[in-house]
Amino acid sequence: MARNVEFNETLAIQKAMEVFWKKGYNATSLRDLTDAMQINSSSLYNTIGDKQELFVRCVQHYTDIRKQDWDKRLASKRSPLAVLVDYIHEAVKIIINGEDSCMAVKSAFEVATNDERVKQILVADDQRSYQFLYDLIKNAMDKGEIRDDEDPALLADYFNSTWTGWYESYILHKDPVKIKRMAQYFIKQLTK
Amino acid sequence: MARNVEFNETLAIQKAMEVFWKKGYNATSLRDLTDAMQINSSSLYNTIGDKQELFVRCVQHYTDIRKQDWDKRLASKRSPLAVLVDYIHEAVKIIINGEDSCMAVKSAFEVATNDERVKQILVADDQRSYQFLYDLIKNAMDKGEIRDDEDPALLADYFNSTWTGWYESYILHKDPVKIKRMAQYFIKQLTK
DNA sequence: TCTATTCTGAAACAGTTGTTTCAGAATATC
DNA sequence: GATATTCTGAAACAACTGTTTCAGAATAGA
Repeated sequence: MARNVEFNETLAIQKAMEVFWKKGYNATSLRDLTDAMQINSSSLYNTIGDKQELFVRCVQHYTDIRKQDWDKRLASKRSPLAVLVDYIHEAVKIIINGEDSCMAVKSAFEVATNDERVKQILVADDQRSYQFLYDLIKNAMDKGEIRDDEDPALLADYFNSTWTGWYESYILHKDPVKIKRMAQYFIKQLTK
Repeated sequence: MARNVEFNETLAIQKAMEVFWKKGYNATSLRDLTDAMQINSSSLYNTIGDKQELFVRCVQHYTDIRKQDWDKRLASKRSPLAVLVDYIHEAVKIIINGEDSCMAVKSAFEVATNDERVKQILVADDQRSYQFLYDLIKNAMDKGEIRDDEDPALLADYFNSTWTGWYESYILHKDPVKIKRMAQYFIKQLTK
């Protein structure tokens, strides 16, 4: 009966996400967004909604990508400890080489306190991150790869919150060695 | 020869700091600030400067207060380990009972990447925090209060970045038990 | 091809932003 | 008390904010 939407919504969300990621929610203007997305604001409001709604979609998109990564790693046939150590090393790489910090962390501090929907998305993301760590730690314990004299739930919780501080440290000091040494200590705690 | 400034600058900075702390830099408007400070914007621009300058002064003020606390604790005559454990417990209390997260952490993620002066203030603050932890850990090791098979500099670095994640966790889950359990594990790592 | 429906672009919206202006009130020094 | 200087309050500033409007372009189904 009528015309179809002209732009690729997924691609537009991706572009918007990159801007929000870099600048944060409040420092990003609607013009910044429509420029990056290459669409008119009328199209944006017609299809996705207002700035808040767009941000929610972007955070959701960001956490969806993370989930895919965790699922892929959990499906690996390598030993739990190997997967865990590999994951830590890749996390360090991302912190050191990434242009911007983790969008989930930034959004937790800037937006989650004011926007319940964003908060819920981040809570779900954090729980998946926890579960990923818990599964690996628990399996590694059961296989005797790491010591099992500590509650795996506690370790997963503790480690899960550890990354955040590494991001802050790297923003302030831009010192890759610092991050690498902390990661090494992290691994050592598990294995020894 | 002429009139003096009418308002109490320290008090005004304190009030501005509270607003920035709660809302963040970008979400705070000049009106929000002048309302809280109870001064006219002309007075603000005459004495302190623009929004950025005011924010710099507020972050400086925030970190000054922290420095005072560390100095006081370091001057204590109690054992290093007792001071450290006490500090951790108070940090947990602040996370759990505080209305807002740490302003230094929030500002690191929101502002430090764009404002070199803010970044430098936070770097200095972080180094003092590190030094505080290092001194206590080193002294505790020398006194045989804690094991000394680990590099105190590494431990100080690691623990220094740990708090940040606790703030994020509390924003998302509002779970005091989670934070307390992590703090307990933290202390256990040192002492056992 | 016609047409009913939907999408798009450009412009406009009112409200807010950070900042400046300036007349007049206030006062430290003489 | 006079006066030269400085501070304050209210208003105004242009630029920008997020959002809406609407005429016309586009097209899926008849």
